[in-house]
Amino acid sequence: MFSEIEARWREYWEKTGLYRTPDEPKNKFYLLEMFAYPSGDIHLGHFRNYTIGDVIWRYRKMQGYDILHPFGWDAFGLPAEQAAIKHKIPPDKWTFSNIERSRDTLRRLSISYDWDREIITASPDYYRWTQWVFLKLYESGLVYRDTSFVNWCPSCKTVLANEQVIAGRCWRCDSVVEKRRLEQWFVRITAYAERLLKGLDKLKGWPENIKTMQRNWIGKSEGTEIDFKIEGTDKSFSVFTTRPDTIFGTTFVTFAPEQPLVDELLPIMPNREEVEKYVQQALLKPEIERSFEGREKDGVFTGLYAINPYNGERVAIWVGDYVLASYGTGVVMAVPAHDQRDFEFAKRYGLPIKVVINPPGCSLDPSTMDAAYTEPGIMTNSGTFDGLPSTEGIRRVTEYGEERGFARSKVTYKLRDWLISRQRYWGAPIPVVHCEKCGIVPVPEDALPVLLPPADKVNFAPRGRSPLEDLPEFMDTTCPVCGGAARRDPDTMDTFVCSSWYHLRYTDPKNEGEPFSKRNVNRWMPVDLYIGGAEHATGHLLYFRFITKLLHDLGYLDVDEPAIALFNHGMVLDANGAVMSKSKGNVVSPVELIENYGVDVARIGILFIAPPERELLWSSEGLKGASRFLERVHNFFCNLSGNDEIFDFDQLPDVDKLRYRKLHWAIKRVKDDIENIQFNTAVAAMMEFLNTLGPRFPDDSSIPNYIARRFIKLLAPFAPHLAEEIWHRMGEKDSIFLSPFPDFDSTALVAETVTIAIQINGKLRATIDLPPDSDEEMVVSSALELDKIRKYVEGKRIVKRFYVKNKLINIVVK
RNA sequence: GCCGGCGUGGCGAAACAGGUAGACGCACUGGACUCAAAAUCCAGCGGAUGUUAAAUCCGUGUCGGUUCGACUCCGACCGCCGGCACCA
Repeated sequence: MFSEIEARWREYWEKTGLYRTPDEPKNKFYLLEMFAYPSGDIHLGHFRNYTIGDVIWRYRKMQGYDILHPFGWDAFGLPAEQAAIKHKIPPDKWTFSNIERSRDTLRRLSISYDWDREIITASPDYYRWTQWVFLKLYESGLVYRDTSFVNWCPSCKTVLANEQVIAGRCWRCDSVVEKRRLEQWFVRITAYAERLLKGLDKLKGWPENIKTMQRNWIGKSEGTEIDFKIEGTDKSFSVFTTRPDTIFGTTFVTFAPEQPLVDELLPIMPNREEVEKYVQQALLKPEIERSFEGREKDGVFTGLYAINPYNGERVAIWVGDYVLASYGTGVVMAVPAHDQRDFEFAKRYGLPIKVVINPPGCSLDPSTMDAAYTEPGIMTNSGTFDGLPSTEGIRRVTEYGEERGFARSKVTYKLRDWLISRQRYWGAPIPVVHCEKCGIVPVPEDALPVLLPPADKVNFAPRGRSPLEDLPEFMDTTCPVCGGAARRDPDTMDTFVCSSWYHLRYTDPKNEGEPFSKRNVNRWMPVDLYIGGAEHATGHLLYFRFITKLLHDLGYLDVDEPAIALFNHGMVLDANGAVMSKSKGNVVSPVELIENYGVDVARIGILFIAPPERELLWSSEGLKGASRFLERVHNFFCNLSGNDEIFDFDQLPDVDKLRYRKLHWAIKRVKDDIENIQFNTAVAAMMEFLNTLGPRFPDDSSIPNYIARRFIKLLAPFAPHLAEEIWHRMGEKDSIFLSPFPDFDSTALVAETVTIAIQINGKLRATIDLPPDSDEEMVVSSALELDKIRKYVEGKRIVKRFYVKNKLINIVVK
């Protein structure tokens, strides 16, 4: 029944350019939903996400905002290559046909995107500027090549960033991630660690849990770095510790197997062979196995000793794979008495345990300890520091070492640099060339884009190196500096680079001379509301903030945080709470919903079933309610016509006074709920209002048009097609979204009577209707007139009374 | 283990600056309309006791506490979900 209505208005809105972004915004609002990876078609999770955004757009539009509401496609990525391998479809064909299909679906859903601003990260006019972002990073000294142990997915046959390793497994295919020593491109996001951390405090509109996740991910830790000399050599190393107060308890030090010094020291190690064997073995173990907590810690003694600079003691140097190479210095001072990991290690290998912190009022005996004592206490066995509280010792020990030049305060972060190269075809090529004479040379800006070669010559079968490497027509080039023969970089960029700046491109999507003009970017940025899933908390949302800060620092835009407010919608699961996936066969397509029920019903259904931030167990049962509601709305209002009645409230008949009040009460609730993104209760408020009108629109009303026009506007953000239809049947010529959202009459919210609860000793015994703001005496005396109240009070003494105006009275009797 | 979040009818959920628990909807039950069904409309719908009534008692994961009054605040615990996970 609604399909004809929906088609009419969908076309009308597109034809009249309702969604077009104003060129000169006066009252700007940048509304952004995370763009989509085009894998097949839009699914129910997308539908929920984009419907939430669409409600906001329609509401803000009716409030007169000038809105930028763009959409695009995160179009590079591995699945396109997998499709190429599996189905012999080229990645570009696969991707672009998915985009066609998904865009078509979004249009059928009438989501209010300005399609003139669509961007596709896999198109050369976009990735040209992704390469430009790379060059800016390069020029800023934030890109470097490094040979180190990196995350390697054996199934995708490519390296991964830390953020793409979920509990030791690949984010895409769930394979256990391995370590490989490779030369790769890194972006120094760690240079922005402090600012990324501090910036979170400004983001008042971000959910606390996302900010906490980012804080933990950045993992700032303040401590001390202490230098140790290696006995019998001129070499030294540093350790990082947050507990310098325990330095006198150091009985050995442990190196991570990957620590570069281990290799260097091998030739002089008395236990060289054992160490070599151990290191080799450790490197073979996947991270997930090594990092399993509770696993017995193992290691090997090198035969070398280091000198504790604080007391000159010799401490054994061990290598152990419980030490992380990539955190701190890759070496720890082991204080078994006061660190649980060191304690376990010492117990296993019979290493000495020396107590240097005693709990207040008692002293520990190493021989009877069955766990490390990690709490603060009083320093002991620590030379001149004895008797000092350990919390103060932290500062004093550091100062002592600083004065003597072998220690310093140090801040360490868990955040690692961002590994951005990928050994894949379907991504933005890294714009550098390797020249034998000149080394690494960035491609000049005016030579961008470095285009991907056509897919027809490419062998996509993963072989652990980029497919581009085997294409001489791509690889062979000339050096931009010396003009001699050179080779291109065969790797492509992590797709998170593409999505780290797309919000900026939307402000100026067709600019051919620059990624975006200053004028346009500053006109729209920052994003006023960013909507998406929480799964991007420590990936995309971190890169997105980082690149915005970088481009701000380089003067390309004014703001240094991309989005002032963030909303995370919940996931859509099936009725049993399982994730919808093709392999489980439980996927519900929005297309099937709109074909069976219509867009408006599907929207109301998905918005009403659960609050937007919560996860949603999908069941089409709930759609019946939505469908009945909209049909009632249609039947109520489809035959009304005409303009607002002019009336004097006091002259209205009582029934209409009541309807007037209820209407304004509904307006207030819907308005408040939209602003708080609580669409489920907004829909409930509209249903409730409709219920108060009765089974059909009351024919005794003297203000039918007044009611109808306002109610329809309340409904418009939620069921736009139906609202537009009724609006036009009421004789309007322009879109309902060009008309203002109704304001509520606050005087109408004051009811003629209020229901007051009467409690005796805190238990509800009766209710009574009284005029609003009645005083306490009046309420009590009216209450005592009631038989059911009198029976509780008779023969007793009223000890106390608590009166909450217009709500309740509690009479305490004894 | 640490950090978040959440536990409310048969189901999805409302209400929390402490103040009538269960709005709104689904399902269900009864009734009206109908030859009948569907649709629609009306009524009921947390549990227990109860002469189907009146009424009373119990109820927001569990156990305690604060309070005239607790789903809401505090303490301990149990369960589920998400994030981090040997970070020195």
